[in-house]
Amino acid sequence: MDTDTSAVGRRIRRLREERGISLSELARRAGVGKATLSGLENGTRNPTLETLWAVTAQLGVGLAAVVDTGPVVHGTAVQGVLLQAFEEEGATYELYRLVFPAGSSQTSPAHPEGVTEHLTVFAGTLRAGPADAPLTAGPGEYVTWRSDVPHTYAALGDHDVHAGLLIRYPRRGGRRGTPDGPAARTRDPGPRGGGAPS
Amino acid sequence: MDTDTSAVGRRIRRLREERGISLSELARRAGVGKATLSGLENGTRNPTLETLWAVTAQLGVGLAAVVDTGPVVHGTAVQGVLLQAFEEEGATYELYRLVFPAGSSQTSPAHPEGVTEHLTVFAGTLRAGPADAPLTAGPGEYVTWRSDVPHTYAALGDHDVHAGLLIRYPRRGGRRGTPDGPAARTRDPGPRGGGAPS
DNA sequence: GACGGCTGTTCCGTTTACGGAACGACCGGA
DNA sequence: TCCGGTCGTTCCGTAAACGGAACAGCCGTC
Repeated sequence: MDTDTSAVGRRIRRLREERGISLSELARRAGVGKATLSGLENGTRNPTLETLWAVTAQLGVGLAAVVDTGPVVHGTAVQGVLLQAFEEEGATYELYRLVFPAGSSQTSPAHPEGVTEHLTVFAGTLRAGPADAPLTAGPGEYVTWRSDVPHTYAALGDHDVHAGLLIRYPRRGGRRGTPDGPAARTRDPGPRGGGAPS
Repeated sequence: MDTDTSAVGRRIRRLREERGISLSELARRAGVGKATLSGLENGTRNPTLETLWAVTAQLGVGLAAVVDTGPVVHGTAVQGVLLQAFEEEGATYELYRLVFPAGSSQTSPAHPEGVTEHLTVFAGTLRAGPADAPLTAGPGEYVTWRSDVPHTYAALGDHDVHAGLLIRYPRRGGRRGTPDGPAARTRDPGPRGGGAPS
């Protein structure tokens, strides 16, 4: 992935030109100096979060659209990218996209009380869930489990498994909702995901 | 959405604490000053792109994971945010987070052949799917339908509905996978979602 | 050809984000 | 109790990102 700021500048310049507005005009609308925007687009500055926010907002895109989503290696088998983290009614959610190499498997330790995982398989066949009671899911299927116990992931077929994983972290001390349910289930999952892949 | 830098700081602090590493340690690994990281996490500074990059890289997440995604208003009722778009084996996926105000409803026109939608409800109760055969989903439940026909969304309960929506656009001319199935189904969804919310 | 208006870049003084060091607080171990 | 080791915050001089203004270049118009 791209670590330098010039990639961000190029994307911003592209977005601006696609919209047919001039550098001066965008700087005026965003309330930043032309010098700032010029330097930003040319990669000769190291912009501030506020500057980036002002500019991207005027371009009608989120900040996430111009920065790189870093590939992140989780655990021993999984490759994961954290797409988004957001907060919601007393809980924090993290949304990952995961790729399990064909034939790989991995076990993750228990997570804090109340954390749940919520996994959707896009491609391949995955066996995942509590280490003592994993479930199998094929393309489009869905598995949920409470991850306050050790849990495993295993790519069953002969090709890579692609999946989306939503992890739900209840706010500390909160413990609202999520009445105790089965350790794992498919096809009628609660809204909670939990337990990080690594 | 959140325009201020303190939200970014909170997410970074959370990610750091989840990984069980101290502020000092993360600052050391990321090669930034402790003062910088402290101010960043507490929202008292306006961090630089380089600083953010150094920190998030050490946390194993992309920058996009900690910044706010741009507000994207979809349709008449829904508020949607495009979290991520990615390509995969001959199809393009778009992942949205949606909020339907309580009691709202909306109908969207048909999308191109082969487009499917894949929706997970986080909170509230939503009735969604093809206009002539919508299905109901509560928290944690899951609905999929082919969206090459007009389709509707309606927030049934008395509170807002939060949902994640994955839309799958087959590559033009591709049409691989997705043998014809029912127009809509729950709890045994195919990997395809389809049809944009707006 | 001089003009006003526009483009994007460069100069420059002010503001501020930066890292290093110092700080108080906390926690085992001797 | 007094360390040595952490923890996170605050202080402070330096480096640099900031906005405003000045700049060169390029068009149409008069």
